[in-house]
Amino acid sequence: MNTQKRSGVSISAVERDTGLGKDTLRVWERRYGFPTPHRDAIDERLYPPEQVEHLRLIKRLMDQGKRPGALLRLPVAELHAQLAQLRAEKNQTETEDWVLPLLKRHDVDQLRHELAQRLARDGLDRFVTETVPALNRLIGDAWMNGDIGIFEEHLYTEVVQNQLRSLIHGLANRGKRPHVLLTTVKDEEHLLGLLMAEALLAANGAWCLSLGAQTPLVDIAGAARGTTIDIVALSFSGAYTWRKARAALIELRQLLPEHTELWAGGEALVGRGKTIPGVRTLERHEDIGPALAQWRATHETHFVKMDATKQLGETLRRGKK
Amino acid sequence: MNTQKRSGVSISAVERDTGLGKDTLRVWERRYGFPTPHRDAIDERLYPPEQVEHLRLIKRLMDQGKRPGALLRLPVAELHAQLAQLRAEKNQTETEDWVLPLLKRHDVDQLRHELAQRLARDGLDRFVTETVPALNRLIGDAWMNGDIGIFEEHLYTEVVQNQLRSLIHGLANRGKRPHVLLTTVKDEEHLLGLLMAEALLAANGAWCLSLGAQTPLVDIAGAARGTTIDIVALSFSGAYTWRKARAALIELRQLLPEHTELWAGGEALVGRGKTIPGVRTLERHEDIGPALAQWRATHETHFVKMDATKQLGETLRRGKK
DNA sequence: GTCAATCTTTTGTCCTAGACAAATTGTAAA
DNA sequence: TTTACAATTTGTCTAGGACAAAAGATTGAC
Repeated sequence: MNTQKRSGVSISAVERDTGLGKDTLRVWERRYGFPTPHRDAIDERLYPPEQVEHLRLIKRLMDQGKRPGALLRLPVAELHAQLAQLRAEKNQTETEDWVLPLLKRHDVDQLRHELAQRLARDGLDRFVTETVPALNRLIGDAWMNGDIGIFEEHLYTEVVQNQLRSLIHGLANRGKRPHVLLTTVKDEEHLLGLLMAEALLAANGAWCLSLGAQTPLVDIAGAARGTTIDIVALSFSGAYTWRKARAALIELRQLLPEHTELWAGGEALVGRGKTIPGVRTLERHEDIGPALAQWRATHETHFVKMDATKQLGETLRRGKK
Repeated sequence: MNTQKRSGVSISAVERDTGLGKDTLRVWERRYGFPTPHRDAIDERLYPPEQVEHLRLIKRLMDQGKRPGALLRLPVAELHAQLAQLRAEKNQTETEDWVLPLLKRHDVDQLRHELAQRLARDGLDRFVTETVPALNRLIGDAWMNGDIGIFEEHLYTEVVQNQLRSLIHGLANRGKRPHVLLTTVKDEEHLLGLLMAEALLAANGAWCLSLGAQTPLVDIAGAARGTTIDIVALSFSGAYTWRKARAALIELRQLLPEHTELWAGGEALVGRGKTIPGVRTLERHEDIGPALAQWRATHETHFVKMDATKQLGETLRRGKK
């Protein structure tokens, strides 16, 4: 009965957990000889946990720009070494080490308190552009190393999200321009990046409208069409591939009215030098402020020029909202 | 070259837009003869827009419980008729008809204002148990009816969720008992029900800890094990089937420590007379208050009497279910 | 030396058609 | 009415092969 009753997870579970497509997993197995899942009674792939972990490691490095062909021949130890080196290059001596003990102790109240304190001390801008990303990396690393479980990760996400939400709540810029529509596309359920963007936009005086996660493309376009939305902003986490993000952005760009700008940010987009026509890629959080300023500059002259013409009425109507 | 240069979208775009998997799309084509995408130069499927629309229609009816086999043989007109009929069956005279015009006008600020006003007028309890559910039904019907799009639905959800979150934020019951862990299981991404429950629990003096959506079962159990959690509360939306919910609850019950209670609520659970051993099913929001009171009563005596006889405590625990 | 154009390798996604289990529905017996 | 079993429906998995888009390497012009 238990002759090598090795357990494992299905290919769809691995796709969900690692962000690597089913096709990709199969083709890697064929080409590189890894992963090597065993099979269940009906010959379907069963990935042992350590291989899933291995795959996650590879994905992590790919997200940093490495290419799979080389990574797949390397042993786990070497992958860890590469990650360590990357971390060293970035030379981010993480000072936020207070968070892990609190998380492990499940001390939510204290966690909330500490976050609030840091927010008050550093100000919103620095909190969102530095503190939270630093914490995210810390948590990500800790999870990868097995220091914390999914429970602690959920917990952290929930607490930070709440902090950001209440922050945003106090920043409603009724009627101010530009009007920004925020959301994520299908299969992208990470809200944290979106909330961080929303906080920064709101802090810079934009009027934000968040649709939450996973709005279908046609509906985003429909929303932009019927409303006073100036900018559509999308967030892509590291779980999303650059290819997919690119495809979605190109398609959405075609669906959107020409006067609506399309901004995109998130881990999936950093590092590529490439630009997508008609899409503004914001690689770092710090870019949001300047981008907004630039939008305002462009559209101020636009408004001025229009003053002479009959479009003034429309401008006023839109501006009032 | 341009003999019928009909354009269309790729199979992955259709997957993203409709929520139907690639495999499913291909197997439908094979089995039922629909959809019938034409092919591009390299023989890949290109779906014309009207077929994508047709597919979305089918998906909508499937979400209402219809099965694909029948729907795929029906013409578009008939699908529309079915949607209309479903809407007619649900025909409830709702009094909250102020919300639809606001939504259609995308007047978010006014929507927020009206909600806040109703909350102040009716009080938290009535707001959560009556107003919000009534609005939910209204929105659901309007969506099925085609009166509003997914955009408006997201918008509504987002605004109400924000309202609830800021409400909960002001109700932190540090350290009070019971400690309730709230979350949803895998494949259940609707947060609204969870937030409504959290608001009511917090209003009744419970200390709540929300993990957001889709926590794996083992991690829920792990969380309950290492902490002071008294009750694990799960929410199942109407999109979830009763069978799946039941299976998940039974499995989770086995994973949880015996002294941790398991509560479950949501549309997926109402109407069935069935009970699940070891699980407290809360069919209506109004049940939350009494359930909490009962927990407190039991555990007060429990604490007192436990000193006398160990066995009594266990008897109480078991007898309650 | 720098930049652009071209060739080569890498890599992800799509293709076909068959198979099977999980979920649902239909039917018969208790 | 419920319970048990059989029939259907339905989604997801399998196999290699194929090809274009992206990335890396090489060449040529200035």
